[in-house]
Amino acid sequence: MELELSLGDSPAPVKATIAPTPVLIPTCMGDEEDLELVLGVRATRRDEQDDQTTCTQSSEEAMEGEEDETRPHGEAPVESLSFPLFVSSAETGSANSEMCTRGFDVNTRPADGGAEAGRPSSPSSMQEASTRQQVADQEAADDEDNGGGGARKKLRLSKEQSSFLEDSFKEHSTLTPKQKSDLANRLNLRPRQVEVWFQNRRARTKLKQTEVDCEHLKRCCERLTRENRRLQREVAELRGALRTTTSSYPPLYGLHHLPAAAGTVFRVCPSCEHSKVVAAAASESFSPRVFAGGGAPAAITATAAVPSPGAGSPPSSSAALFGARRPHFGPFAAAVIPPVLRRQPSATS
DNA sequence: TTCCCGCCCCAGTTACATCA
DNA sequence: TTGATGTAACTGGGGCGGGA
Repeated sequence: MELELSLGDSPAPVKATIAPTPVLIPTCMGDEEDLELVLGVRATRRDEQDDQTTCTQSSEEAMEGEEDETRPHGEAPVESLSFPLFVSSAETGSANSEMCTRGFDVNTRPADGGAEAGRPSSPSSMQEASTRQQVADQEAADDEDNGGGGARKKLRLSKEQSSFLEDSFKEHSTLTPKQKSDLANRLNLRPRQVEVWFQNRRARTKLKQTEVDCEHLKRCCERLTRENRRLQREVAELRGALRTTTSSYPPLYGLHHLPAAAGTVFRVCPSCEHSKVVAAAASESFSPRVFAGGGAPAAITATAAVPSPGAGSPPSSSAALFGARRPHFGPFAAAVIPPVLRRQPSATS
């Protein structure tokens, strides 16, 4: 299964297959916080249509839906729902009763069926066109009955309708025409209502995911800020320690600006004067021979001999330091950091 | 290949119902 | 009564597929 998370601003619809079951995105916040979110946005719509009905079938279903309009509202109870089969008859037994108690006849598919119910994807006959015209006329008449002033009614879906739509959304975040018509028939809603519900549901899911992502980024930012402050404190401490030790040790070129970790070895390239920090064995300890002068390896001598950066001028050249012969000790020379400069293992890390 | 049409989705918005 | 909130419904723009 594939899922491509989009936070919007996607220039083009992102195709992605969707898990048949709710996808749980463990958004780790770092603080033992596991957020659970059902995702289903941008599931492949057209890919799912490979097994859907043809346009002719859709038309037939539309016609069938129009036939359904003639039946009383109670003849398509929620009990007859079979998709997505999450709602048992017992659970939905109160659907109609709640409809009655809430008095939301407005939620049931109107007798005209609405224009959406009869909107075939490919009109194929004059009879169908005629039917659609009748539907449109009836809807227009109903609009006038509703006040005609353009005041749209706010329909509230019943608990059972919403839960069934939710279950369907978990199965498929997008609808094929067949699924839409099936849901509309079984929930006694207009296909347009089902379509709008899924659109709004996808928008809500996306909004929630955006909020979760924003919170995650905020926590990451706070964590990085704390880490940055801690590292800056360490740098300040190391610089202070370095200043206190420069009186007893010759200055190490390039070390004043570098925090040293435990067991760290600075390798200084004598030619380009670039320093490089490499990890050294933890057991490696400060060796007095580094600054002891006689007997010290040439590389260490050269490193210790370079002036401090505060002097404003890097070592003039190896030739100046060693005469005409440039000492050969490889591309980099190693200087072991004295123990006093070594950074203590951080308690936080 | 191009154009047109129908369909669908999305982002944004509006308007209504509900609740504190 | 009123403001906040949730959400159904609408609008406009754009992408995609199919047919002429």
